[in-house]
Amino acid sequence: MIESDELLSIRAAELYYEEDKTQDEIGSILRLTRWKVGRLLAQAKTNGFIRIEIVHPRARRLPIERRLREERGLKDAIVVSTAGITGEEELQARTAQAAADYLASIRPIPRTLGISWGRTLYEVSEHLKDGWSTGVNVVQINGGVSLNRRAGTAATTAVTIAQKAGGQATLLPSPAILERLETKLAIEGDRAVSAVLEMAATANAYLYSAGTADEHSVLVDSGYLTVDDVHELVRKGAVGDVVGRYIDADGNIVDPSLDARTVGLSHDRLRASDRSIAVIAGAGKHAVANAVVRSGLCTVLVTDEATALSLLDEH
Amino acid sequence: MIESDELLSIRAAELYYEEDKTQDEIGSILRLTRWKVGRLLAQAKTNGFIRIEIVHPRARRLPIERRLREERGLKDAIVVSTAGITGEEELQARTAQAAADYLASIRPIPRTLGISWGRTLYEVSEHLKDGWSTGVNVVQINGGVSLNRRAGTAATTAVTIAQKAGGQATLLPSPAILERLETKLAIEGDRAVSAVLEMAATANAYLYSAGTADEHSVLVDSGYLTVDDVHELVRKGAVGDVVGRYIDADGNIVDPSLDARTVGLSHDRLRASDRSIAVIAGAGKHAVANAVVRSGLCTVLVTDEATALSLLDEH
DNA sequence: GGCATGTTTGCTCATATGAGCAGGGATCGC
DNA sequence: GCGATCCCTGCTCATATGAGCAAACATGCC
Repeated sequence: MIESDELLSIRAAELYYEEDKTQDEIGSILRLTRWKVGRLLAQAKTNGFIRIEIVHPRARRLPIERRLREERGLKDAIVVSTAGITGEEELQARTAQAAADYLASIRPIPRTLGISWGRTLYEVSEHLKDGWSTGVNVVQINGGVSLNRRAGTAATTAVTIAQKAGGQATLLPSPAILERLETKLAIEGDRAVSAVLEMAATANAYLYSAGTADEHSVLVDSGYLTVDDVHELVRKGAVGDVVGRYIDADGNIVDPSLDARTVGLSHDRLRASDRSIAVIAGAGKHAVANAVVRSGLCTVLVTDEATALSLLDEH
Repeated sequence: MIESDELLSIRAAELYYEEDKTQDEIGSILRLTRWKVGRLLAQAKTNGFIRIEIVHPRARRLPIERRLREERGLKDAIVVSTAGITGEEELQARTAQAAADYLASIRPIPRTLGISWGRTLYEVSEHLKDGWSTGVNVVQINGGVSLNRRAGTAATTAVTIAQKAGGQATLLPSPAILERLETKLAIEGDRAVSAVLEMAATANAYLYSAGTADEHSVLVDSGYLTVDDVHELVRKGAVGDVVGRYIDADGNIVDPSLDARTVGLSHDRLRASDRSIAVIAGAGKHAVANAVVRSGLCTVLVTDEATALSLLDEH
């Protein structure tokens, strides 16, 4: 009966889902009462034989989002579906789109939005549609100009987001990491920088991504760190960086002296915000994502299905 | 509107299929009437955004079966799902299982069943359950003993099928292909052989598979043909063999002189039967399957989803 | 601008489906 | 062998859903 019921439930499911028969019709085909058919169908669902997928670039995974909220204590979670995905690129695009959608939907509308920079943020800015909001000012929360190869995109990101919302962009005119602590303190003391940092500290919401701790990190690409520096950080437990600061699996700063030379919003300030949105997607970022969530760096996470599932596993 | 409706339909689908909300509830969440929600859901289905799969080794694809019946004129078609499949092996197992199920279900129960031999048929015999029928006699419809490495399984197949149905197995005591036509005619003249062939010709139903025309063909493995022989057959248009006889894409005998030396039921006799069941699955067998169906060699086809779809494409 | 056409909307009504319950039957322990 | 228990079955009833339709709306054409 255990066996035959399972088989029957599959036959019923075929007729119900593929042939669009009513449970009554199925009943007469399989010589069962329609209640029995209903139960077989319910059983097939319970046993996981029926897989329903929403195949669309904008599709999300609500049940996973809910679990992230409940089990990982997030205020909100956006999980994009990976159904029908073709490559890492598309995954990034979907996630960026979802982040843009989310950003446009938050109420109350933040007057000031603090953002980091990087490929992810740039993509988010591109996916925002013109007029996504009204009068949102954007401020950079970590340094990065000049030394950085991607200086252009860092500035463009902030300007694009602000422009599309009809607001102003404020850039942080400072390198991400200084070689000497004194220089860092000096630059922080400069009015042009301190004013921006102050503005960043009082932003209503934050939007940022995280980087991996490996040779492909943006901070290596940008020339702030050498590959050896990163290896050393990894040895000390680094899993990735958030707004230029490297953290370990528990979210703690890995190298305090390096951190002291890093210009930008502190993680404590980020943790104090009730609207800090992290956008982290991709197979390589599971570890950072976990650290970010575990240590409460973000209240909202925008990510992909695979990363989300890993977060629920780790837990 | 085109855009936003599509997005809305995805949001509605998420709530409906993943969160088990009622259309009414979704209406109040998305600020729509429940009728609008119903329409969005219908739209999402029509657009193919909702993919429902039945994931189970015994799952079949009824809509494809129907199309095979309608578009390719089959009396019946059994198409096993490839959802969640891990390898060629599992595909063969599923198809064999389906063939066994079908065999057990046909009414009226055939008094005599003619079968071929080979890996596929062997697997079908293994998947049949004891007592699958009552008093079905089994007769081999093509030669193959002695020369054949798998002689054992050929006999075992017939005996197993018969035994499990409480019937008798009759083996065809002849090689598949003779080197000289005279020998073939002589052996056919022998009472022990002709009696079996006669029985085969009057069977109520047939169950057979088909082989590919390449170096891995069973007839090569068995030593009846050399690799060069097969290459030559392919050059002449062979796509595969059915009960030891090679056919081209239209189902015609490729090499009449070879065919004349082949012992077993003729294709014409097979075509005359109203219950000839072909079991053909696997990526390599799309071409033979098409030839078999096109030329009316079978009235019933048991196959896998991918092969079935190729049959519908070719058409 | 005004009319005709086609599309979308909100509805009524018929139907399909799921929850919950009482009775019947199998199963288990003693 | 007998009773108690559990599970399964078939039901009633409430709810969810889809078909079909008329009104409202947009659209294009003169």
